[in-house]
Amino acid sequence: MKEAKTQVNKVLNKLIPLYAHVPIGIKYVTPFQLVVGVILSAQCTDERVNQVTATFFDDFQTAQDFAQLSQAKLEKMIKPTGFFRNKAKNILGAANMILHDYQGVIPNSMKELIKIPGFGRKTANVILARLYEINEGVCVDTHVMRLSQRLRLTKHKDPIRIERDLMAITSQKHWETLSHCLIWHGRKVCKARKPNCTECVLNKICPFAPAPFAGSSV
DNA sequence: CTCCCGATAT
DNA sequence: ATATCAGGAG
Repeated sequence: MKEAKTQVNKVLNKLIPLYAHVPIGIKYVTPFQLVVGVILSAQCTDERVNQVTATFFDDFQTAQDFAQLSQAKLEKMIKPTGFFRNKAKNILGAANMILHDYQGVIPNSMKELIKIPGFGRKTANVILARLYEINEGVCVDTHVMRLSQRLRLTKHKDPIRIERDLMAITSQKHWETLSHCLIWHGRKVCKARKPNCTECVLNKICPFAPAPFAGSSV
């Protein structure tokens, strides 16, 4: 716990200068387009999500716009992002629920957001932080999970416990920054398959870094 | 735990 | 061939 706090402070000091001013990867204009982008981003790169959404975001902007689509047509539109049946069903379900239960306004609490089909804590955290500047938790995606384990910010493997650990060792104002930085660093440097420890600014404090670096020799 | 799933890197 | 990508539901 104490060690993890010290560690996460070092991590933030190193990563904030690199990534704090980098915008989020998912491109969107309207609030519901962010909802669509986040749903599509499950197990799919932001790059591909943007490539796909660019083909129809001009024509579809609000929950009302998307609610008018048929399941089949929406599936075709989003197919390259994978899981296209589930994602299409979730987008239509979300559009209809927001339209009918929330008067077209996306809810601003975790409690309400996770009632929406396809919304777990990670998705809800992104929506809350981006649309309302509310931080009820830390976004834990595949990158945050991997880097948290490599840097020993947690000893757990499941997203819920990892989120709880990250919330415990950082102040709330840093929650969004932490996940944002870990995600970008995970993409660019601390990659799942071939981590570039040689050029990593964390290699001296990272237990996962191989022999030449300080991390592994502790 | 398994399943959903296409596209890319290794 | 296999692992991976801003996950969530059953």
